[in-house]
Amino acid sequence: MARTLTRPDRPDPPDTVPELPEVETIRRQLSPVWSGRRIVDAWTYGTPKFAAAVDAIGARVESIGRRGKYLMVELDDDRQLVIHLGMTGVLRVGSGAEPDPYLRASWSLDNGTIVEFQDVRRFGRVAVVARDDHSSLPTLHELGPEPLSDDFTAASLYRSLSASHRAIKTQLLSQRPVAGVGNIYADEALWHARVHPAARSITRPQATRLHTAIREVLAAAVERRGTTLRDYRTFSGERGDNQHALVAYGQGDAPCARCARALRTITLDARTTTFCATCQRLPRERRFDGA
DNA sequence: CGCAGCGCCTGAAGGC
DNA sequence: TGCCTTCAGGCGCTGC
Repeated sequence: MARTLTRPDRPDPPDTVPELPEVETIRRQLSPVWSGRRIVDAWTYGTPKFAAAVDAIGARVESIGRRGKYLMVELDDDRQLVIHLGMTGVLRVGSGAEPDPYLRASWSLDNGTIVEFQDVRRFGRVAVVARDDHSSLPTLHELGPEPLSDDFTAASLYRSLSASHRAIKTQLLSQRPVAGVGNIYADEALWHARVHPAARSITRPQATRLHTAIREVLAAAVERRGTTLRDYRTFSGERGDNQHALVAYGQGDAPCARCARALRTITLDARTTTFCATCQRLPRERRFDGA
């Protein structure tokens, strides 16, 4: 059965990992359900990564924010309930229907609503921390600027990327130059900016293009409520629409939308990476021969 | 200290 | 038919 895949000769795509647009879409829908409500009870599946869910019992939720891919549930006792969805995490209103073997945590609110956290592969995580004390969550602690805020500039991106000689895409996935970019939107932004994912240095014009591309790709994906390749659903259970806008991720061997030559898929630092070898050139002095 | 490498985890799919 | 292997991937941790 063909799902939303554009390549019928390939197997189903992997689980869609919630990146910034998906988490932001969930946040917008979750916020009116949870904000203002007191957490009167909670349940957790018995592993340390989700155990902190019960620490939020008794607190009232003031608002729900987001930093990168992290949901920040602001509690009225100067603490934050931090939720990371990992790869397969889903938040939803509990239906109380069939028992779900993949339920990892749930929170009961003072109006009877139950917020459930399902995560098949348990790559997600829950933490309750003192407000803005993220020392127990290294990636959040070191998280780069929000891409759609004024803190994220072409200059800041250039500076950050120039401080390391790791591959540009690897740096983007580290969450330090900018928050919230994962494998899908990294491939998309690099394609739009015509920057080679394995380049180990970047020019100012490239950084400026990449800065613009990251913002435009993410903003457009938020408008489309995220990318649903397979499993991702919004909080209200709908699919996103951004999968139809993808030009690089998952499009290996398809013609480049800019030059019509076949896109290439490589493995870069253990991440599937699709790009156009014609449009996305390496700097001449550091040509990657792949040998 | 930076970063490469690995482990976590499970469903899907291919090989035999 | 069914068992075994491989793959996907964000992030935390270890150790060089």
